[in-house]
Amino acid sequence: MPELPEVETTRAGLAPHLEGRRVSGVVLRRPDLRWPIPPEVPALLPGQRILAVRRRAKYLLLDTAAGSALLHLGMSGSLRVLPSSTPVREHDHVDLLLGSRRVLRFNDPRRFGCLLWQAPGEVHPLLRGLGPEPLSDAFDGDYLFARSRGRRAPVKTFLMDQRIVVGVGNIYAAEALHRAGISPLRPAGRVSRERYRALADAVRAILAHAIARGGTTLRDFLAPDGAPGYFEQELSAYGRGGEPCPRCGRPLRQALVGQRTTAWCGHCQR
DNA sequence: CGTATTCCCTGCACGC
DNA sequence: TGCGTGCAGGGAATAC
Repeated sequence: MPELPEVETTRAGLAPHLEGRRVSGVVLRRPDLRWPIPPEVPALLPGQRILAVRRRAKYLLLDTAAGSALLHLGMSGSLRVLPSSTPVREHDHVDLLLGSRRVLRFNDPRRFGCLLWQAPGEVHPLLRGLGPEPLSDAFDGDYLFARSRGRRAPVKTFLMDQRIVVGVGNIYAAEALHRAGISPLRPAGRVSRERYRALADAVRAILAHAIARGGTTLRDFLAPDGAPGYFEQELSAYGRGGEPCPRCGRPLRQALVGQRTTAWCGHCQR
């Protein structure tokens, strides 16, 4: 499932194939993704040169002079640059044709993803109000401390709120809290500045590490499939309820926090 | 405004 | 073997 590191990996993998290339056509096989694909995509994109491939939060932007294609992979989406002759498979919803030899193909079984349009000089409503990038200078413990004052929601819910910081989903929230020794249940407003510094450092370290590992799958980006393998092996808390805590050996607890399954160590995380 | 809940969708792991 | 059930996930929409 694409988390921020996978989206960043996708961006880095696509950029050399797309930047400078002209979109020669658009094929819509299933326009009803999470939202309908707006008419601007087939109307304005053909003939445009892709100037840059950018990422904001978990969104990808393909910039052209006429506007930007805005893509989200949802939780099951994938983007691949393939030879034009590649047979269409189930859930291949959209193709951006890149001349006669290559195609950018969007596959998304669950259709939680989207393909939208952002006019030049505008910021799409979905991108307004987003918090800072977790790997930028704007994100640190002092920032989290300031934003959390007076909040009673669990710190895990707070950390997963994209208005606070983008790109931290259920997996990385659980991992970062375990690493920082903070209980996911603790009200966000009752975490000290010092501990928020540890949490911000943990978020940053885990995401940077995952991106570095995702980078290893860049090479076979054109291959039929390259599922990133860093996931299961290196996780300390996520999905490990009942298993021993990697730090103290006591069994990890598991419960719903903000409607999300959450595992944590009742001893190491306070 | 902050918080809690529901829903979207499909594939897969279950248990019977 | 085949069926039904429940869960997973990001995040918008809705309801307080």
